[in-house]
Amino acid sequence: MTTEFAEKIYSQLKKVPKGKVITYKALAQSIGTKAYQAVGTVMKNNPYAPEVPCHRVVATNGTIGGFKGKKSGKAILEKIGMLQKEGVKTENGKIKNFEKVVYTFNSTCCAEERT
DNA sequence: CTCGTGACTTACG
DNA sequence: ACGTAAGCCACGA
Repeated sequence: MTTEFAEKIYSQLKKVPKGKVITYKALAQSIGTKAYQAVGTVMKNNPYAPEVPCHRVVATNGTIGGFKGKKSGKAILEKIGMLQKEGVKTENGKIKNFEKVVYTFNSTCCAEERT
């Protein structure tokens, strides 16, 4: 079971196409909340693991955020690896071409996904 | 219900 | 640029 709040996040996050990322800020705002931190909190639950690629979510400044080898869990590190596989390259725990891979619900949708 | 923590962000020093 | 402080909301005990 999940909370409505979480479901909103998951719903939006699932909209993010492959090879792209989204910031907690944009994600939080998209669901109509200012609790950026709460976003990350529900991410931990992530009951929709493959459907909700939490690793695809990054900090507002383009950094990976807490995914790094801090203490959150090495499992997250694995996600980062696969994130790069999808096309989102990273450098020193930060997104490369962040502006190119960043995704927003207000901008063009799946620009690269559509042929 | 109250307290504590958090995968966050913004601002000030 | 880095560190500390305050604000925000949700979840766990």
